[in-house]
Amino acid sequence: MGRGKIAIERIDNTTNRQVTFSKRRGGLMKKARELAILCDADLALIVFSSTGRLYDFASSRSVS
Amino acid sequence: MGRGKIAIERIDNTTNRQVTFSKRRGGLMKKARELAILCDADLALIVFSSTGRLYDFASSRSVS
DNA sequence: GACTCTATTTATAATTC
DNA sequence: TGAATTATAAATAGAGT
Repeated sequence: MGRGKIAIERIDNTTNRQVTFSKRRGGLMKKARELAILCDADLALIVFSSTGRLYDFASSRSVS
Repeated sequence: MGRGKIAIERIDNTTNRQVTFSKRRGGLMKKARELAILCDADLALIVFSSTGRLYDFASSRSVS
C-alpha cells in the first residue's frame, strides 16, 4: 500500500519498524473512530508499543 | 474510498449502516492484526455492534 | 524520531448479480 | 438479504528533510 509491497511479518529493521508503528497506529485509531461514528458502534482499542508505551481509543459510549 | 465520498457521521439508512459495519469491522480487524505482526506490538480491539453483538481481536501476547 | 511527499497498494462505496 | 465486482477514495512504503 505504498511505493512497494510488504509481507505481513515482523519488520526486523528497528527504525523502519518504529516508523511503521507510528503511521499504522494513527491509521488504525482513525478507522476505529470512523467505525464508531458511521455505524453507531461501541468500541475500544488498546495498543502497546514494543517499548511498553500505551495508546488507546474508546468510543464515547464505552465505559472508561 | 469507494465509488463516492462519504462524510464521517452516523449512517441513517439501517441497511447501509449494517453493510458498512460488517465491511469496516473486517478491515479494522485485519489492520489490527497486521500492526501486531509487523511491529511486534501488543494490542486488543473490542467492538460491539449497535445490536449488542461482540467482536474482538487480541494479539497473542495480550492477556486474555 | 517526527515531519513531508507521492507513487502505489489497499480499503471500500456504490453497484450488480 | 448476501456475495462478488469495480471505480474510486484513502492509507501507506519508501525516500527525502
